[in-house]
Amino acid sequence: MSNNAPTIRHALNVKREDDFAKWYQEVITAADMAEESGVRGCMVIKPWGYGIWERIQRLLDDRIKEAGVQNTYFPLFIPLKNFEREADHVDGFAKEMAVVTHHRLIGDGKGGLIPDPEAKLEEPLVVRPTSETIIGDAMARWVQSWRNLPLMLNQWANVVRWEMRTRMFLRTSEFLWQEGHTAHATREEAVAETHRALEMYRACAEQDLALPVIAGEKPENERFPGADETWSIEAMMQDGKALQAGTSHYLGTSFATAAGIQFQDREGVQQYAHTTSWGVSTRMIGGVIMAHGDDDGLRVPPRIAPHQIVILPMLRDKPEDEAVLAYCEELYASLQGNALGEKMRILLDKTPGKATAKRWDWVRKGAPLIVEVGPRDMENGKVAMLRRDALWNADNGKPAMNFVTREQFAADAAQLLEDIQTSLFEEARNRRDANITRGLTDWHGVVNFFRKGGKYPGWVEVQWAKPTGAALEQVVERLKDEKLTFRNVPRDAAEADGVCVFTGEPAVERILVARAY
RNA sequence: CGGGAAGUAGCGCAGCCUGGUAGCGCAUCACACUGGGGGUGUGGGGGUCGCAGGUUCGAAUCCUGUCUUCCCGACCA
Repeated sequence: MSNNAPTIRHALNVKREDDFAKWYQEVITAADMAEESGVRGCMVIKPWGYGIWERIQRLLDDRIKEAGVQNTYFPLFIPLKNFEREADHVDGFAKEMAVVTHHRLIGDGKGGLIPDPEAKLEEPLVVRPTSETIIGDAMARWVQSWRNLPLMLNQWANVVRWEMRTRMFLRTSEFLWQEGHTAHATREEAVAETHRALEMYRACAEQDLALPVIAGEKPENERFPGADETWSIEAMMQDGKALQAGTSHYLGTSFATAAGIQFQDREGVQQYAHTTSWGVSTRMIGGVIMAHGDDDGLRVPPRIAPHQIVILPMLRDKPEDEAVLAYCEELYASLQGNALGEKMRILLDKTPGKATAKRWDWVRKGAPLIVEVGPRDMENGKVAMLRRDALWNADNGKPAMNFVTREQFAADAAQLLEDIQTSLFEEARNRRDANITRGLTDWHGVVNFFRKGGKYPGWVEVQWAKPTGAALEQVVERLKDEKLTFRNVPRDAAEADGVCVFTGEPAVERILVARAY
């Protein structure tokens, strides 16, 4: 009768539009992904959060190996002097490194423990913030001839950066990541590898995480300490802010010079290698939350969901339970095919508890397909199925249950998962595309756009003259006053054809400006 | 690291000003009633009040220090 939308009782207590930061925290708690550890800036990653990370790891690791990169493991501790060799690198990391200075504790006489002054290390050890320097050392030993190149290594590791302000998954003192390090004979090969890694990240983000990204080069002021070129993939969150979701650096010969990575070329001439490094971290999970989450919790893209289909038998502690369970077991057995190129991951959740309560737990966790089976479903040969990406029936404000036969569900399941993967990606891509503004031609227009752009203004793509040095710093300061940052120069942006919004000079390229995490 | 706020049961909070031995909601457990969708009732369990020191006959409460978290900055591959 009326046009009033029915009231939906959402599974979270906080809505995105009311308090995005609080909502983000709530999703992590409600989806049981991670919790604070009591150690400053460090989190405990719980099974559901870690399961998502394991999926990302596996899919990305396959891509890394496909490119001929080999996995290794280097030490957590790096001698302090390694950092002193590359000046820019020192400047970049010195302020945020954890340092080990002692190797033994003794009692303080009051029941406590203190570092034993007698056990002070001759040379302090740094807990790695990244491993360029120690891997560079190894490369210097391993590379002698042009025949040893390219040398392409990767490691899955934890690193520590003593950040002033932390947020779970987005910026933690300790985080998990993958760092690729390669050495090449020529600049061309190293730059090509930098771009290969960047495109690998784009594919991983878009195909696996359903996270649309813009791949491009960072301006000089945003470069990795010591790098000649830094490239990134940037994702848009639902509040319009940008999240750098992966980086790839062309390091030139500066790290090779610092570490002594030299080889004899075909003519017998000693040359420095050209190196690259590239990484993505558990931060990507923060991106998945802020790109795909909704007011009912997380929505995990099927490709990275630890469980893609969760079967919830409606058990009542009665004799009929056995038959319902058997019916679910048969359903489980009939779902052993492939989806998205892999065996489907199904959980038959037999844990005690009411199916409805468990349903909301799985909604908050974001399992892509939730299937409920009760005695009447069994009698009718059916199942009740919920798509997490289309949870609500807008007409009655209730969960949008689909009742289909068990056989039909088994036949459709793989396609449904692929549809969900696609729909999450398209929803995020459409939102991103709708929130990138182009055509602002002067600084005043940019400032106004962000000041008056409402709650979530999104990004702007502007043309600029690419100033360097002090001139760039001035521009960066102007951005900073508006809480804005440069994101990157998109690889596939149009050619510049106007004037620089900062200086009015002829523009040379287009660059993204946004608020960022 | 600067400014602000906070830490009391798994989660969310009250109590603190005015010191007297700990409470509410949700969750949890047991039982009963329910039974096509976040059910109801009754009863129970769970807290050295972040930690350390101090004042006091007595501290969740007052004082000092410290750790942690959140918000706003600064910082930040």
